[in-house]
Amino acid sequence: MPEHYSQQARRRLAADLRGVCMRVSRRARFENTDELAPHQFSVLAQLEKGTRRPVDLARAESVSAPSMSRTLAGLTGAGLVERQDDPQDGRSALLSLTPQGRDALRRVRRSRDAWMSERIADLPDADLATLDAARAILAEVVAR
Amino acid sequence: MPEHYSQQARRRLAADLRGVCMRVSRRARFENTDELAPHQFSVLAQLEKGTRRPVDLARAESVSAPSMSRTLAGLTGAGLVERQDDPQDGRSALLSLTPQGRDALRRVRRSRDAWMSERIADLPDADLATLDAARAILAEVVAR
DNA sequence: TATTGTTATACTCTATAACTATA
DNA sequence: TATAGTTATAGAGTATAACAATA
Repeated sequence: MPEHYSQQARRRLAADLRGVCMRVSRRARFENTDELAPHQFSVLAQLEKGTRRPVDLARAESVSAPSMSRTLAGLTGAGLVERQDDPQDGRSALLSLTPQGRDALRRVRRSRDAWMSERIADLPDADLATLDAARAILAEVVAR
Repeated sequence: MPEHYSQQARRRLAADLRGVCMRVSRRARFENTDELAPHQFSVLAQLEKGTRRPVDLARAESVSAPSMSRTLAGLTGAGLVERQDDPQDGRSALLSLTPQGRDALRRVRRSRDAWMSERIADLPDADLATLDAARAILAEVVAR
């Protein structure tokens, strides 16, 4: 590990770090693919933060309003999401997670976490400390 | 950072680490989405390793033979992939990257890397060293 | 007049089934 | 008989355009 990172070394580190994160992500995402489709998982994760309107969800997920409309129809039909009238705006609606929706989210996450846990199970404490520190740095960096 | 990681601490670390990797991946993937669709990018990345038959690509990408057939038709039509007869097997074909295919891969990667570079640009050398060490550990861990 | 949401329609990626050609 | 690949067809997710209802 160099003591000082040149511009070029930073670029190489960025590329390698991105690559390994994407490989981790790809592998983890392959766990429990039957439970929820990716776009469904994303919407449920948004609703976990609190009640949202369809237009909010469409913007947060970068999809069109009609696409979100269909996705929400599927999720409410499956009993994972609940729909209420918006008391503030007669055109709109408020979506929220049902207990089944929460359970589905939890099951998918548990599968992905189990995969990651197995990966790091045999690492020495020193490596875990390094990963722990990196996790904190990355969390800051991605939050920007 | 704890000196010893309990079973529970390992599970929590695994979950948090997975989460941050998936966030990094998600953000990086959003760069340059117009250049190549995800399934196209994946196939080009496979072909970067060398010439492949359609059946090999379908297996590697976990898609059906007809799906790969369509994807390859699109890529050859766009001039990103080249098709040759397989001298070993008259039923099959050999696909390889064209220079344009290589360029497309490079452009997408460059966009993603640029995003990551910007994220870590202002970090002190100590943080970069931590990320560097974590990158090496994760690369080992994912390769298994 | 702008915003929210849905319906109508079409395009793409995915799949399975059926078919041709070769091993 | 099994394998490689394509074509036919259908289902799901996405989009834009057009529409209804409300702000």
